[in-house]
Amino acid sequence: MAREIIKDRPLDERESSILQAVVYEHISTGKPVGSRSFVQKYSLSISPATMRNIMFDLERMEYVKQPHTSAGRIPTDKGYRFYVNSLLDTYDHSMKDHEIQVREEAIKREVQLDKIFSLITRMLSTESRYAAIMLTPRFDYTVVKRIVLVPMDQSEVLFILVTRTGMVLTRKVLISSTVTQDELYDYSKYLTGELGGYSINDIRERIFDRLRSEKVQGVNKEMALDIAELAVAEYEEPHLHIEGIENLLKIPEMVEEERLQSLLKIIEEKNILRRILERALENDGVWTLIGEEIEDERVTGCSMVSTSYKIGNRLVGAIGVIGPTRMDYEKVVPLVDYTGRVVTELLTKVST
Amino acid sequence: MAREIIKDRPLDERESSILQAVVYEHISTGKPVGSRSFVQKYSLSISPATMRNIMFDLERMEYVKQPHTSAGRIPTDKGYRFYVNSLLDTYDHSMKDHEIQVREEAIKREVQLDKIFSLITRMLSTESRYAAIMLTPRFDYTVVKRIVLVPMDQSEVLFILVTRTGMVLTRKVLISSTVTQDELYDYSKYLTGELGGYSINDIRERIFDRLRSEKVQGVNKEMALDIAELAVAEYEEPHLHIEGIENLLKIPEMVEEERLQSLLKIIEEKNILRRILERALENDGVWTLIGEEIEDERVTGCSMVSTSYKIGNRLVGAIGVIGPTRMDYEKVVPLVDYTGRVVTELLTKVST
DNA sequence: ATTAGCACTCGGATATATTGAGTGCTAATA
DNA sequence: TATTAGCACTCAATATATCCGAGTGCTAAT
Repeated sequence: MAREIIKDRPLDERESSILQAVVYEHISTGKPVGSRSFVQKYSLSISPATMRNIMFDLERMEYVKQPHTSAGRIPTDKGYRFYVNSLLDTYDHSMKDHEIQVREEAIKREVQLDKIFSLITRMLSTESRYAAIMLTPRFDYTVVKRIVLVPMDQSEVLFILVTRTGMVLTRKVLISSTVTQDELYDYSKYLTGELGGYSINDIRERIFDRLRSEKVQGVNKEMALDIAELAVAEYEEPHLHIEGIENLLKIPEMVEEERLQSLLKIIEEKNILRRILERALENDGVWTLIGEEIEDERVTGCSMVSTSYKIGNRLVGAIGVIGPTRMDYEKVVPLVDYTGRVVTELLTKVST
Repeated sequence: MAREIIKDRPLDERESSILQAVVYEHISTGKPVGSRSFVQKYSLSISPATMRNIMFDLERMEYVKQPHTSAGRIPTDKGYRFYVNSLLDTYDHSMKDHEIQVREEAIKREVQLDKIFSLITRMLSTESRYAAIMLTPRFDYTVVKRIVLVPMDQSEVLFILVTRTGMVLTRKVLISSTVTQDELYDYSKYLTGELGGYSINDIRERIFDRLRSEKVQGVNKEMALDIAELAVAEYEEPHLHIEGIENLLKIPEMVEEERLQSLLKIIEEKNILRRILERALENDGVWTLIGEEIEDERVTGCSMVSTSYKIGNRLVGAIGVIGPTRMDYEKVVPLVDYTGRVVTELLTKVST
């Protein structure tokens, strides 16, 4: 006996605030919200019967539903969506550093990008109490500040790239003929001079050709260019970090049989998350996906809050939180927003 | 009505092989082993009754127990211990590379130690189908091959240390007065000349004092030494990697309420594992801890198989697998052993 | 020493009551 | 017309009873 669905109409003031309260209540308790206990708990001035009438209307508009006939209401995806949207409407985008204490010292001291990303992802998971995910950037648009070549042994050279933001990328390059330390030092100067200030993408696509056709005195620029070209050839693939799965294990509803399968799928097939996060890359600002809005049949009962981050003003990566549909959006949305800004800042600000 | 416990005595041939078979059977199926179905399944030449008599004896010696009165037997920790010991007795310590296919190419190409450790831990978890843990070494006994200083900006220098095994450690050092690139290059040569061939520990404890008292012409060795001393001051703390928790979620008995708590504790309080792995550092070779042998009341129903690894012939770190007491020791023990050897080799072998 | 036979045990599955927080509907009320 | 009190009804969750079968220990025969 399916309930009759009525056409959508704008919610009036009272309906709207009750819907928000119901969603909030369900997020807090995890249990269906019933009319009597609800009006009692919040000492509302309406009777349970009125409450039921409103609930009934909300149900016909598919904002809430009953898990079974004689139970209270739980929000549908549409209900959560309404709730989140009203959050976003009123949400103050200015950072609230004092509230969200991110320990940034550790990050500031670190120079290895991978470690920084691990650290940030871990922080985000700790802070949110859900699982955090991060899609690391491809470094095509990072601007080079300095390049250094260091001998490893006869056939290997260590290629070190310092970015303008003070990050370091290292890579081992095989060489065919031996070179001395001093020669490498000269190469380093040459490469820094010619490539400094350009992005890796520029270098890969345009600079090499030009340089090869130029004449330079005194330096075996061929070899230097060979090494550099090899090193930047196919830079670090974007990589997906996941942290804080253990947090999800603490949420009762995630541990229930079917959900656990969903969870396992998420963890094991990182590509699912990767694909979703890549879509986050298309938009600036916080992006929420609630329940079925994650259009992947393998993932059920989950929501995602994510945002993209930039190098300069180019979107290069995304970071977010994944958790149960019943997620504390009120906390998570600003947190993700803030974290994205921090990452952008880290990757963008030029070290003096 | 507790069963009477009889004094320990050596098991005879038949008892021994039956006990091993029972443990093996339980590891495979996860269910209590009953007399009738057992003799049937393996077409044994003894009757269920005889089987029962033997089981009865084994139970009185506490090798097996009944989860409840009218059930088959499951191994006790002591039973598992017996099983694992006989495995270890007969186990051939020569590596079986062809069986255990570890994809080492990725590792060979990597130069960043942290990434290598992540990779190895991930491999071990994938291969074992349980969770893998690794305690990274403190690099006190790593031998330095080369030191390079690279300018970052006015107040920062990048300190790069290449080890004799071809690994790279990087660290940012704050400096008070500016230096030119060429000066840093001279420092690099000086430091490489003086510190190359020594271990970080040697450098920290002995070399600096000597060098400071020496006279050197032409180089502002004070500043070079200051930078180096800061950089090696307190090198990377040992860090605990965990990978493959998702594998444990696939094991039914680990997901049951109480065990899940245990699992959460393990993941969250990394110090538990750290402490245990540090004990593994005391011994050479594979070390197994079965059930209660892990003397931590927060961890129940788990076993650990671990081994230490070396730099040269000094034990510096440990790596292992954690899983349910009912673990496939036959597979895991050689795998962990092998992995430990690979790591030792990686950290020890001198790059040409 | 081994085995067949037998009475007994008890966890797990299945069926059956009990409870209580929830509902929708109707009629009375402000 | 919107709200509320009252009431019969629903159904998940819990508790209780019953049955089944794979397991046991023990005893007597081989």
